[in-house]
Amino acid sequence: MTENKYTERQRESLKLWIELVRYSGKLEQIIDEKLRQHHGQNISRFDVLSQLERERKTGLTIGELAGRLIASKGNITGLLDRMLKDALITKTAKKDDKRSYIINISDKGLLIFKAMADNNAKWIEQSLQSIDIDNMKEFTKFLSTARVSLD
Amino acid sequence: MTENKYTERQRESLKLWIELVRYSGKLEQIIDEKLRQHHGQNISRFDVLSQLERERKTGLTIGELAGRLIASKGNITGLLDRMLKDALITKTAKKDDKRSYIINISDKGLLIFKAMADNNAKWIEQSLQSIDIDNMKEFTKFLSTARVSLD
DNA sequence: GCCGTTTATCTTACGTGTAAACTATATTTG
DNA sequence: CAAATATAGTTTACACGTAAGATAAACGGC
Repeated sequence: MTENKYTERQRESLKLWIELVRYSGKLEQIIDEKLRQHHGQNISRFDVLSQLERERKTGLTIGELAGRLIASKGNITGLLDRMLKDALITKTAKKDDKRSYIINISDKGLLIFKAMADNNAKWIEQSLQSIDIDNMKEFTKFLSTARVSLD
Repeated sequence: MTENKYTERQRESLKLWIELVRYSGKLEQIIDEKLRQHHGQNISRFDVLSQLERERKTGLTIGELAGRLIASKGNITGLLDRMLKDALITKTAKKDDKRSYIINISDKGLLIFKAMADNNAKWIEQSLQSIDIDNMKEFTKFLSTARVSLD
């Protein structure tokens, strides 16, 4: 009764893929909903703020930011506009290159980001509470090496 | 030099989460792009077709479909409209409930779906080629149990 | 310095996601 | 049975994703 259409390796690959998509999708949904409810922000904004916080002394140009987020440039314009309207970031013309802008996290953004990050750590921990810590380490390592070989 | 702000468990949870998001995001992007290039379809449509193919004898109502895709009802209307325009599916009024519609996969949709599924199996296999098959089985099991405890 | 090319960002058009309000039909309940 | 409520699907408004083309500034070769 074994399906013969695909090889065993293909079947196992598909199974892993499906579980991976389902699990990470569900996890993302949980975190996104929590961020919305508690902070009125979503994962994209959290991602932007976390990159900006890391470089809060110098800021980042829009292009640099786009590169780190693996998002397209066209999209980021609108996202930053909305975040600017909410005063989470600042946008200043770059002196030595008139095409460019420097994006910085604002004081308000920093405050919100820190609260989000702390809560996020708790929520993630809760969501992964069923997993043994050694399994976690093993799986993390596994994923990071697997990801490198995707390129 | 160890960061004291978060517990070890929190730090490991965050690491795993980040790797999970990055890896599955990248994988999804790869598959989505391949589906677009080779079949002019994307993952959402592939997902819809795969659910409809499974029930190709009876079809599914829009609500049932929405439930399986974990997508909101509002969104599915437009998606199905576009797929209907491309003749991948059919939509017929349900006899015993005038509010409902039955969605079926069309012959054309079935053909395209099968080609997509075959290619998808190959692409996934390729993407996961660096992973040992025993590790694959182990992680599949790990993910499916972890997912259950998310609810 | 001028001209063609590259770069940084924006704009536009569109597909897809959510939430909330709306319409039409079914069902439940007094 | 009539009124209240629930359900199926659509519509609307908006956030966010991509791709392609436009614009302005910077760069590089001559």
